[in-house]
Amino acid sequence: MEKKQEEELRTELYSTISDQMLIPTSFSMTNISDYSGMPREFDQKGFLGFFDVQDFTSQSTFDLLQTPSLPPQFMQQPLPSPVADSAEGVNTPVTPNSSSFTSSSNEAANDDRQIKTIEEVEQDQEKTKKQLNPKKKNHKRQREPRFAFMTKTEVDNLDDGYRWRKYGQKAVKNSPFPRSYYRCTNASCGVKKRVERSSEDSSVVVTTYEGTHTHPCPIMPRGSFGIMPETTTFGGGGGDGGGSTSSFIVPQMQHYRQQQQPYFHSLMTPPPLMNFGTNCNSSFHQERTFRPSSFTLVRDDGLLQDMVPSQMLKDSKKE
DNA sequence: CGCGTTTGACCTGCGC
DNA sequence: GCGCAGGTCAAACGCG
Repeated sequence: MEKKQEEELRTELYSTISDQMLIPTSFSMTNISDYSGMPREFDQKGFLGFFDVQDFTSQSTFDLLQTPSLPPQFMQQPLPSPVADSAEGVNTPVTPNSSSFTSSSNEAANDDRQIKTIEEVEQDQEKTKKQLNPKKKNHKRQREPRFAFMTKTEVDNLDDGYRWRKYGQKAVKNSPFPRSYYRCTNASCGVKKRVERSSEDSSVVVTTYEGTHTHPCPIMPRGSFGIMPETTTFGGGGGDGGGSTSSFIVPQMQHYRQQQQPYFHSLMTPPPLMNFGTNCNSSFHQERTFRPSSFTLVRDDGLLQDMVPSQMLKDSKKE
């Protein structure tokens, strides 16, 4: 019964993956002791890591974001795996199941992974929707692209440098924790974010951004990141990480589709304690901040460039 | 007084 | 059409 519901939910979620996956200009974290949430899927052909989380429920968001398709080290505290991919037969989830990934070394596994382009994903979604909701209208109300991530932190409302005004709070079904709704206080900026705690792990906060800021960050960085060396605490294998306020920048990827797709998995092995700087003008720092540098494994001659299409980087520099 | 939060009411989309 | 749940509004309130 419950499983069936979960399955259905998952199916629904898989089917809602957007064709526009957008990452907010930047965001930061305060007192984060861990970072457990990152893109669910990055592969060579399709950047599927960040999800359009429209219509997600708290539970589902949580599940999706901790998808086992991420490298094992991604999760410091492995959470129960999502229900078996029984929905696969129906809608072919974008993400391969965990076993296919963990059965071999990360890289090898990655190579073996099922790869889908956004277009393929869309086709799957179409199929899925037709199968699941044959009567359903095909068009959905257009919404701002969304991007969700999870953080393991005691702080609900992460400091990302922008100013937010809370405009609502709602109880979430099947969750003891309410969901808070925030809007950017800048009048001309319609960015919103939702913050909620995972019902499964109360230490995990799921933050969902919707839209992109149309203005510079009102709060300047506290030193960090502009000067953050590549080898900073960002991973440093358990370094002593220390700052209480931190941030990291995510490349502003707009209209990802049709762009060179990045190779991003394994990029974000969560450090014991993140210590990012704060900077809202991501265009300048995006590479450095997101770079896995200290994050294990990946050198920048790989992922970041792959992750951020060159075209995009050019664009961002123009601005 | 300005700004942000709280909270109940209301709106909207969706499934049955 | 109805009910449910998510999302938003806006008045009241609190705080510096």
